[in-house]
Amino acid sequence: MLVHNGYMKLLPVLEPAADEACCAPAGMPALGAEEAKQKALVFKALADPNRLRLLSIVKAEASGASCVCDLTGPLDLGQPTVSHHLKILVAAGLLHREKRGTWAYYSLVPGALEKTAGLLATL
Amino acid sequence: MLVHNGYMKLLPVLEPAADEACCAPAGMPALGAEEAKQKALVFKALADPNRLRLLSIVKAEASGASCVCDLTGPLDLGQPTVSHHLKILVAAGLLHREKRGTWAYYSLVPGALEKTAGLLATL
DNA sequence: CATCTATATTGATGATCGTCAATGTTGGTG
DNA sequence: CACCAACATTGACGATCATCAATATAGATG
Repeated sequence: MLVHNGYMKLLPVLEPAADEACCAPAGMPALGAEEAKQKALVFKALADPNRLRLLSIVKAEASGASCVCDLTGPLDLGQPTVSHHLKILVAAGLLHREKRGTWAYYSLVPGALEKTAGLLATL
Repeated sequence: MLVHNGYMKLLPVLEPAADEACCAPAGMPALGAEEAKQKALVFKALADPNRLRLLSIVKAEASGASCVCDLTGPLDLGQPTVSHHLKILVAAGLLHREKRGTWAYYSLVPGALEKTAGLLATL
């Protein structure tokens, strides 16, 4: 195995010779495959404009909870589509669902956004 | 009994019928469509396990920069696929690309991860 | 009971995505 | 010049996704 890190960061194109310079040993990937898959799930839930807007509306709601009909109007989407997005956000652990009578109320899971932000720090 | 919106923020106004129930706001979307689309682009770049691992490896590199061949090994992916992922991360403003000789070095854009974490706080 | 209302589920469809094999491009070297 | 190595781009293919129309469920009401 040949190593090249930790040394060449300052010198530009010197590297006079001989051995190939690049490509470290390919040791551990620093972030496990399974761990990465898990974290990607949360970001996947955030990777849609309409879901971000849903989160935003729920977060802005003073009462802390919004029913589906509160969310169907502002977005230009049908009700089944909104329900679908909400399900994804709940599965990602970002929203909490509570059924009260005929209505379903969605609220932010406390600390979920902060925890998600933390995922970036501990990459 | 439907207790619904609590006491509905003391909405004044005309409201023709006795129809109470849900769905009050329907006004501002709290997060603009265009803004949401922009933010979603960044999260979309993070919504793949292999891209997260790429970021992790680049971040862990002591020199601060990794060439493509450093990244092709640890992940179980072909070189064109890695190049493709790197391009997406660069387009999202997360990675910076610098060509030195034959090699291409990728490094974290300073503050990019923190800024992304901030997107969640200002939803 | 029958009915209305709020929400969830299903099925289908067009779009986007992740991946690879093949090829193109660029820079270094003999 | 010819050749090779590192990386990028293209094109194709299967998988996943976002969306809607239609339908189903479940609670409230008459």
